[in-house]
Amino acid sequence: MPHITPGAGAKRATMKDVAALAGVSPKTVSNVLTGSAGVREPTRRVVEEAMQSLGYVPNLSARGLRNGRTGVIGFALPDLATAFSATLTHAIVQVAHERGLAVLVEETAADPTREHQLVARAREHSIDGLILNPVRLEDSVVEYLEHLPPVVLIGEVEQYKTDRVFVESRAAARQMTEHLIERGARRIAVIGGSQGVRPGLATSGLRLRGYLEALEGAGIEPDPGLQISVRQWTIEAGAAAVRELHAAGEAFDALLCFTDSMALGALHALHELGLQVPRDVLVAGFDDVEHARYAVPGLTTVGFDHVAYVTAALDLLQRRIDGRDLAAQAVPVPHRLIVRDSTSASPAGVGDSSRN
Amino acid sequence: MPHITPGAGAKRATMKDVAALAGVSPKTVSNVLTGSAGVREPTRRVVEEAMQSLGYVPNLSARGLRNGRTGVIGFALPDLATAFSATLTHAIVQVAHERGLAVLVEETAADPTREHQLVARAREHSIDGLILNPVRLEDSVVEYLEHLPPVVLIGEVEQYKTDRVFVESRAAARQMTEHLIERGARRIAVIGGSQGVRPGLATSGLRLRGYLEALEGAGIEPDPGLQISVRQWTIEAGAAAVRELHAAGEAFDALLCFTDSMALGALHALHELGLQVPRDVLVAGFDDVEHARYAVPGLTTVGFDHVAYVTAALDLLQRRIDGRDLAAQAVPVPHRLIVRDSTSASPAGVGDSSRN
DNA sequence: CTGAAAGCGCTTACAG
DNA sequence: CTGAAAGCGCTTACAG
Repeated sequence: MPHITPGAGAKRATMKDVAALAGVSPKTVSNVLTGSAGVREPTRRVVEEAMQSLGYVPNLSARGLRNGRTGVIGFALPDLATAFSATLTHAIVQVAHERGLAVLVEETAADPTREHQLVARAREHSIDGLILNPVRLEDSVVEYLEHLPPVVLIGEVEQYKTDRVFVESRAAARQMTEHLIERGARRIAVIGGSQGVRPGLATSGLRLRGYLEALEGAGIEPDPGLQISVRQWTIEAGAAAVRELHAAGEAFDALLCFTDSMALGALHALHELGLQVPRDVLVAGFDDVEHARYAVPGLTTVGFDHVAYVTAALDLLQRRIDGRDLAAQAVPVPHRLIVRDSTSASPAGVGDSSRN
Repeated sequence: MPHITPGAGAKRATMKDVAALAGVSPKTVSNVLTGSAGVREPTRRVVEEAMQSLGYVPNLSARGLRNGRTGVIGFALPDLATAFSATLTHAIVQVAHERGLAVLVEETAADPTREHQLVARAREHSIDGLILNPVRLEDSVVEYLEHLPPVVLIGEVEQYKTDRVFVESRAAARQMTEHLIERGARRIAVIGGSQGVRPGLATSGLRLRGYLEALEGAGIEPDPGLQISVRQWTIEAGAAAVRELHAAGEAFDALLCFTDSMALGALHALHELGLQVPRDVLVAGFDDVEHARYAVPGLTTVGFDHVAYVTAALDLLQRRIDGRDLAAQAVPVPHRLIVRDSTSASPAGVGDSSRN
């Protein structure tokens, strides 16, 4: 049974109290705690016993005020409700915890000004640094980075002033599209490009480029009617995109979805329409969230090591916190195609096949 | 373009700087910020302009040190990777943000001592309070609650010393089981009870009781072979439970899963086994995560308002932070059956039907 | 409605 | 290796 701190009524013990009980100065207690200076073994023991018996817990606000570090980092994602967000949050909390850091989560998609606010006000919550997955590139905080607290970006941001961790989205999309073509698909719809995004700038642009490159390599003419824009990368948007495609009477035999969430929504909508995967349509996603493996049918996707991903981000952030003048670094995390049942056959296709 | 705080090199402006520029005392700046005392309109304007031009951002560590509040709450769940966790985290961050609070997330399942640590050390991270979904009831922190920082529990904990928010799990499980029976199911397997849990104590015990009550009400003899224990409430565990049931040769025509995640895993495993839902087997879950609606087929589940749930928890926590001597309150959040395709037909059942 | 003083609990120089 | 002093940036009494 672990020791529990004194209750609400009891006044909380301070370093001074510990020092008094141990018969040393507060500085020595501090030394025992931080290990910043050597403390002789007997002294250390006495101090530790005093801390035990008083239930002493250091006050992070005081420490933070004094030395400017709180041991808390911010983690900001567009939408915390997605499976991918859950996967990443789970991973970062684990890794941060091993390093004695706590994680403050934030969500940016709900409010267009939220990214700015977060970075601008990061220090308000006494955050040592921020790991951010930016969504609004054009007017993103990244443009002001020289003025900002330590920030590491995660995702495919073509911008070189900031530390960042990314997956080779363009290559991955190209490889996945090639896989679909190899399986016999010819009319591959792509779900997730967002209107107004300059190709190549953000993740969706890069993935779109990879898709187009693969089509070109196979001599397939791209069809704008097969490029479905969405507002958010949600399950719902994936389902809606399939219904839209179907309502428009577009012929298609495969779906390349820019996230697993959208792919899961697509699987549901296809099922509702009475279409079978992979018999009629192949479906592929991105991210390899746990739900992908357990989709019906299992979802082919682009996978990467989520723990490695957040570990790289945290490494960069800690490096940046310690030394602000280092050159920005961009760390790629390896990806691989994970082929499951959703692309395990040649598709018959749906819609007007004379257009194939 | 929002104002951005001065960079790392530039020294951060303090209240004192603002006061100097505005020609007032620091106290007046503080008053403008907190609204604790009336400030005349012209004075306020001058101060606000000074804050603007200096890019002033209050230092929460200092504020926290001074008045004991940081505006940060802890949110601790067993497993952040689940869909339900994502749903709740999304909701609490939204609601907390509206109230000017930030959320520090924690995960407890990885380490049996983590719940204790969290509560015991809550103040270390300068958290004003903690919202906790406890998993280890017997030796849970709740037993020491008189000594603890403000804590609100979420989930079905039969314990009356702490504020808590809950769903009527027993009634919900009974209603869902009745629904399955009404649809024609007779051999209903239940997935999610954990070994060694005293019935009625924790969520799984309550749900098991509700299930048994419904069987009894319908005159169906419970079969221990249909009660599958799992270690964690994950997708994987749901899939494994179905495979286990199948390998054991148990006849069953419905699955009552204690979470949607497990139900999603079950749907996948049934599909792998070539079984159709709802034609062969009915499947029901709990929680109504977004994935449930978009499952293949859409998953019947127990739904409740997730925002209302976390709002109630936050209300209780804020009340508790403000006044520690109040009597503990237990707030039920209404639930309802959400019937989707996974229970939309009478099941044929699988396995040795002579046992039905 | 506003100001000058004190102190929240730590840690960083500075001495010994 | 340890101590006494000062101060991080706020806000709470206490005066005016």
